[in-house]
Amino acid sequence: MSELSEDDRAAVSELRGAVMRLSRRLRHQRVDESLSPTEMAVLATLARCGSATPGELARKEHVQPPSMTRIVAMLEAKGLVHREPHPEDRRQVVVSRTEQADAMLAESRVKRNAWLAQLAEGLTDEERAVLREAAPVLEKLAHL
Amino acid sequence: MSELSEDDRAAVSELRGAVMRLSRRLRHQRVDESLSPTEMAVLATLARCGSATPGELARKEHVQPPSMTRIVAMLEAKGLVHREPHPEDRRQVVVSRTEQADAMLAESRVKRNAWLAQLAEGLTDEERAVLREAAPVLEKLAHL
DNA sequence: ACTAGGTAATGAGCTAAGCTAACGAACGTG
DNA sequence: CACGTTCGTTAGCTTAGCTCATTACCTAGT
Repeated sequence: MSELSEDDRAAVSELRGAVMRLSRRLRHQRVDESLSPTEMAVLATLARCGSATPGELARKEHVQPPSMTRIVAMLEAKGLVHREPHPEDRRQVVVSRTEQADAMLAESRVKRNAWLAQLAEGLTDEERAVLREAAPVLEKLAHL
Repeated sequence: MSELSEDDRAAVSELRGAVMRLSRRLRHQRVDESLSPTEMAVLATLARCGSATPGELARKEHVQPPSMTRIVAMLEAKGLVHREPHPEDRRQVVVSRTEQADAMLAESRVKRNAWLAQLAEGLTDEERAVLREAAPVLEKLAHL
């Protein structure tokens, strides 16, 4: 809420570059071969929220509604998600995950941990502590 | 170095989601309309290093060489970069930025600061401090 | 009750930005 | 001096988002 320091500007500039590069690597080194990072993110959101409409998901993932329609269609085709009409508003659709999705999320968590263990070997304990603190802040930033 | 704690796993999982969403927003809310984030990043790298070959740039940006060829071609077409034969190895090409690129970088820094000021209003001083610390770590992570 | 306007999801078509495979020119080494 | 290697590039493909247009449905005003 106060003025940005010169350090802040430099840091966020660095942040910008790092986030772009890191996202490219994450996109490439995906944990589960058959699922795009965004599809994965949608499943994670559904794991947090239980169920949601495509519009809500689009807003949460910062994607346009038509894109979310495609993503949900993909997930449904893969049997990971399940669409049913909204009880009160028949325009809307309620998306929720299947048991297969839960199994997939659990399995993928195992794989991801293996990959993370390997990646985190290059960081010191202090650096990991920094990231642990930074994660929620980045989350907040992404939703601002 | 040491074993990953449960907190670490949760944090990096959160990190993954945040980085993906944030990168999407960065890609969209670009500071300079006519330049993609990656082109911007290449110019920034050239600002740090002075000049480099396409191969070096590709490695630094974690992009395949053909992609870098396209990016450099774009930048050259826009008059922001300038290719000349390597003095000793005639296979290689040396890429360096033009005065126009320097002007553009300066101008874009102003715009970016305005955008950042607005974005950072939603964060507390503590959160900004966390990000300031986290930026170099993410940079390191991106290059691991 | 009916119509006007707004909102949700979707369909169609486009674009951006990466990738791989294949190639030609230039280098260095047995 | 010929052979494999490295560098940049070309060609063509894929993915994952976007916009614009459409359809179905809800809601408020008359």
